[in-house]
Amino acid sequence: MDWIEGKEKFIQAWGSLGTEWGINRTMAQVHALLMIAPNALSADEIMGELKISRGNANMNIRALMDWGLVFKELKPGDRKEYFIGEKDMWKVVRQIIINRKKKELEPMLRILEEISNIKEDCPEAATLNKTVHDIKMFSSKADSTLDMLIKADSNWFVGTFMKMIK
Amino acid sequence: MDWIEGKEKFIQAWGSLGTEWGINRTMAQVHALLMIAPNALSADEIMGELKISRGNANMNIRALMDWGLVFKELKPGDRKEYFIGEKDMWKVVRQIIINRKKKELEPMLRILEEISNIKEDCPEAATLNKTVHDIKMFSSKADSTLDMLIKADSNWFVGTFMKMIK
DNA sequence: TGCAACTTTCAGTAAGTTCTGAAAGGGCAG
DNA sequence: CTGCCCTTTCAGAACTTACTGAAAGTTGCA
Repeated sequence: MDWIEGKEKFIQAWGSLGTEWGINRTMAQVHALLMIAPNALSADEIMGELKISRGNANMNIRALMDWGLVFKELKPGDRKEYFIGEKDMWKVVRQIIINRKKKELEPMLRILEEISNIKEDCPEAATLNKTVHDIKMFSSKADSTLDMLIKADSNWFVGTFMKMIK
Repeated sequence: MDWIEGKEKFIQAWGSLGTEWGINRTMAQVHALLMIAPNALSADEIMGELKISRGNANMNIRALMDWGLVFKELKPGDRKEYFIGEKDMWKVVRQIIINRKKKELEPMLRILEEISNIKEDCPEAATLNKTVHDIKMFSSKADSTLDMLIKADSNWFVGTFMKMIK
């Protein structure tokens, strides 16, 4: 396999993985392209590689910058903006965790908190209370586990986590 | 807050969480409803509660049974099928992990394997190789961590995992 | 075996999401 | 200040996904 074919497969794969995770296909593909590009690319280059419109490229690049996965790079004497992807996989994973946590776990915890003061005394209320309580337990554990991962550095992860598993 | 309002909020919340995770809204809502129902419900009851069509109810109930999160319950002398949700939150989490892992992580590992034998010698191939290698490392770690979680039981999780964190 | 009670399927429709392209915005060199 | 080059926005189009409801399928009782 030559690298062009590899690149295309990789972009495809990362795109479908994104879809499964509720991230839009194009955003994931732009991310894939920038991760494996040795140099910063311009909006036009990205549009060309992925065959997408200017508007689409722009929106997704900005979303990736919001996520902290892509950065602007300005070249002196060139008014174009270039974009470079975060290359450190640990940082990529961390940013993704941070963003998803904020978007999903935290709203969930807020709602569970609201629901958790039902004082009625019937089987329905009891089951609801128990379920809410259990989910709260799990999600706050997940929350702190993720906080820990976010703070940890890559070596810690590779070391401690692995030791625990085997 | 009375339990009817709580129930509705819970179903809503679980529904939107599902959406964020690439699970369709209705499937998540049926699941929510069955988790907090003290007794098994019939298809008609589910249709009524969630105001969805017979076909939609049927499809999503079966999807949940495939995921191992909902079970049929037959009542003697009644030809209707009743459905009961898994109530043990640890089992729910485990089933979700198993299903998502199968659907996402494993296909990804397969594709990475394919891409990882590019022998060219240029900066592009080098960056691609490094990225693929790093993702492979992360995802195989994630894979074994999840396997461990799947095998572990709830107490183990609560004990060991928590000790590790604090 | 016939029939009623229930479940499943699926074509067409609706809803939701993402993309395009043209127009507007912004800023810098001349 | 003007014109150019690039970026951003956004309304509508295209695409994708989910839902409905009616018809077909299944089951088991009389």
